[in-house]
Amino acid sequence: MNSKPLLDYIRNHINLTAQEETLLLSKASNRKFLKGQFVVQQGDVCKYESFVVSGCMKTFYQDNEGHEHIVMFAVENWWASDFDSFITNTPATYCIQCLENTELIQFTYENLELLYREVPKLERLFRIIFQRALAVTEKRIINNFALPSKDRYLQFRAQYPEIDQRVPQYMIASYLGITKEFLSKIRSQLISDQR
Amino acid sequence: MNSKPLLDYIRNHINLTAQEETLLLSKASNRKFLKGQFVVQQGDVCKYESFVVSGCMKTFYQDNEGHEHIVMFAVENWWASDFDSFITNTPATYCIQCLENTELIQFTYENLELLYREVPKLERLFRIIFQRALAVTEKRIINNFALPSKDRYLQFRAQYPEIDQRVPQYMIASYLGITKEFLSKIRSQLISDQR
DNA sequence: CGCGACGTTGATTTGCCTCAACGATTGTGG
DNA sequence: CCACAATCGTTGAGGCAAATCAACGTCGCG
Repeated sequence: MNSKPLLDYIRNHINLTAQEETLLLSKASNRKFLKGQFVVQQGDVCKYESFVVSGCMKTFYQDNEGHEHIVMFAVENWWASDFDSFITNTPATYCIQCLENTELIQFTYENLELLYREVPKLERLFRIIFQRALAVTEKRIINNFALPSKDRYLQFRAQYPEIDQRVPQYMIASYLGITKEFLSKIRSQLISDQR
Repeated sequence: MNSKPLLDYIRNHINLTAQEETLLLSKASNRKFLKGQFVVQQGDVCKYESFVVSGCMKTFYQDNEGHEHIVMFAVENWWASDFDSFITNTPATYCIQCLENTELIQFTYENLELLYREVPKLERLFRIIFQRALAVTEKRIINNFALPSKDRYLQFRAQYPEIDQRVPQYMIASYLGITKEFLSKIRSQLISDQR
């Protein structure tokens, strides 16, 4: 298992002893997925909190008309899970699917709770992660209301240039809450603006 | 200071010893605000994480055209803060304003960090709070994309009936991301549907 | 080569916004 | 105790951003 990315990531936030790191890794499992495979299926219980070692995934909701709504992308050093399903052990409302071949390090609920008990600093790590994610997500709601689609797209590109390169346009449109056709029109307008 | 609501709230999530509860309260401060007063002003640093003992507040963003976009309401037993400002000690992007006379229990960053160190269980408490809030906020984004305004309003009313009663309609419209005029039209349509 | 996945472009429609005018209710000072 | 101003909600006319639908272009790949 290539655990270096995870340990580096954690070291950016908290300091673990060698024993604690060993314990952490002993409670983690490693899994590789091919492009297109599902890590979580809508309706199943989400059994893991997953750290992306390499690759890229999307978390999305499929509505009654079968339309996909992308909640988030997860690339290297991001966490992904249907948290609600994960905590409450209920069927997931989201799907998580790999957009590339992807390697994950995963934690079950039981192992994570055990780790929280043994290494309270991890509670801190995730407190910080969730706190930040909440701030970002709240801002996204406000931007969706306050900014026109064009501006949101520009902001997305500025904030996540790698993701803009890596994933198909129609998925970015979905993340922004607009149709692929409209994003295409925005882009062609941006090109003509440039002149 | 009426600390019972806070202690009850905390007891629902974790168990503190009497000493820990005493320490917690010794690091908290109590403040009362009148209807209309600002707890946080856009541009100032948000110095506190606030627990609502009684009353009601709104957190909102004011855009360049001066329009308000409501991020959340906070009634009894809710937390409110501009978390990003609070953690990073930078100017707040949101305002928090009282919609009624409101009593708060507040924690500064320094005191909260001290408490986290002394009582790691609190780290757990907030980890859980943020994790849940994140799940709710993500779902709100998806609903904004997937549901028409009418359905979002119905869902809001079902989820937060007390808030629907307590705050003016135009603020609910703002929370839902629509204009007050349009919400009014939705409501009159709902009444005629009923027949 | 031909098929599937992705992107583009145009015509039409629609959900919601803007603006403007008009109640209804509340509260407050003369 | 009334007058009058805020504050909040309603209604209607007109407009626009973005959706829908449909057709077509392009590239990579089995």
